[in-house]
Amino acid sequence: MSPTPARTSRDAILAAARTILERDGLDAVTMAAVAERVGIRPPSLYRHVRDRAGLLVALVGGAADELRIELVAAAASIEDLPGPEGPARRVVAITDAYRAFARRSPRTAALLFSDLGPATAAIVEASARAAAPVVEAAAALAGPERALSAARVLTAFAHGFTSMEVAGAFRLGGDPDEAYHLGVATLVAGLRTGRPDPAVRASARPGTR
Amino acid sequence: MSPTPARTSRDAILAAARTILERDGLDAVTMAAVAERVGIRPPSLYRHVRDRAGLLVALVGGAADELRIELVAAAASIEDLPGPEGPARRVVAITDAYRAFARRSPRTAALLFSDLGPATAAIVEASARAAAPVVEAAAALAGPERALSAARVLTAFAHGFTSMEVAGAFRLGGDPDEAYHLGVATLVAGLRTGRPDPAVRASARPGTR
DNA sequence: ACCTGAACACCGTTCAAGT
DNA sequence: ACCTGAACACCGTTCAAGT
Repeated sequence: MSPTPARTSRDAILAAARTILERDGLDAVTMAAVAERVGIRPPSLYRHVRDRAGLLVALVGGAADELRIELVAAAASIEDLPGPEGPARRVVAITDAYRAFARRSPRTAALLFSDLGPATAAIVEASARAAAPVVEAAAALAGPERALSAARVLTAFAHGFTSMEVAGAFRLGGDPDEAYHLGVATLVAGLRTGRPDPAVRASARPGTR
Repeated sequence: MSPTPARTSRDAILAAARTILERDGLDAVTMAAVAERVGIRPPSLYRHVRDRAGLLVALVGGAADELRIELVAAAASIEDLPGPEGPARRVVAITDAYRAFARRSPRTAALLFSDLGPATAAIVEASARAAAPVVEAAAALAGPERALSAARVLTAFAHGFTSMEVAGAFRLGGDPDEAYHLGVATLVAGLRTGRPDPAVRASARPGTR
């Protein structure tokens, strides 16, 4: 007759799901596996999450918030400097933090920009929150006009690189670290100084002002 | 008594799967849906592919080969020029071709560097084949020593950008085309001229010579 | 108020049986 | 030689029933 207290929590469920995701992959994140890990039966999960897709979206959303905090911390760890030096270092710190996150939670990171079906919108929203510090740093680096484009370029590189890394795409030898820092340094230097080489720009396809 | 001729083919199966993938997403690529589309029953599929994972791997592998052909064609469409101008334009042509492919087959492109379980190795191999023209062009642009890193940087950017685009990550307004070409132009200009800014490089974490 | 067993539809896969 | 129906294990999900 007495109302029974909850035997688990939404947070515990999300944590369990994330552990399974990182350890065994997305297919292993079944309702049965998650339920067992938190000590309840599968049907009870539906009291805490709408369905499996909702669970995954919440998982990725939580990870995005966690990432945002780490990116903000990385940006804050760089002292302000006069001239363009500060923003450049800040961007490097942010991209390094992104990569650190992706290496710690590779499968979660791979889901940050993935098509998870109809519920994808919520993930995109969470990712946008996480991208805020990137846009801020990009604005300081490349100027307010190019801030959005610069942030997209930096995010695309960091995300693309780490997701390739996670998929095991770098097996031809060489040093992935070197490639990552080459990319970041090239982008930071180019986005800072302003216009890229006009000859190259001219060969981009027309109609893209 | 007479041996019955095959009612379908592996190619037809892969094409059917790809159509469903692009139209309705990965979850919709069920054995039942593919079988129905080629006019057989689900169990018969197992005569042509090992299992669902094998089907997906073959699908992505075929797409990677198709992509490779388009990248080679894009590279060949740029005439040789003396000096660094030729390689730069070639790299732009290749990255444009990659983006065109990703826009035509967004969900397939998203799978090119994805973790599809134990069979992922085959996908990575196919992607490596597709990356060959990129490495070649990167070598001409950045020199043989930095060819591999430069190719990784360019591929990471192109893949990361298009996968974000596919996921609908660019909703803050602005022009994605502009951002894409800004990224490509920045990378091409920076990778061509050689060393990125030393001050920025110095802030990369140590031990990555 | 929260959890569960039972049940349903669906999916991937196997295999003996059909032609 | 290729295809199929029947069957199995598993999965996501619902819901009436339990405490």
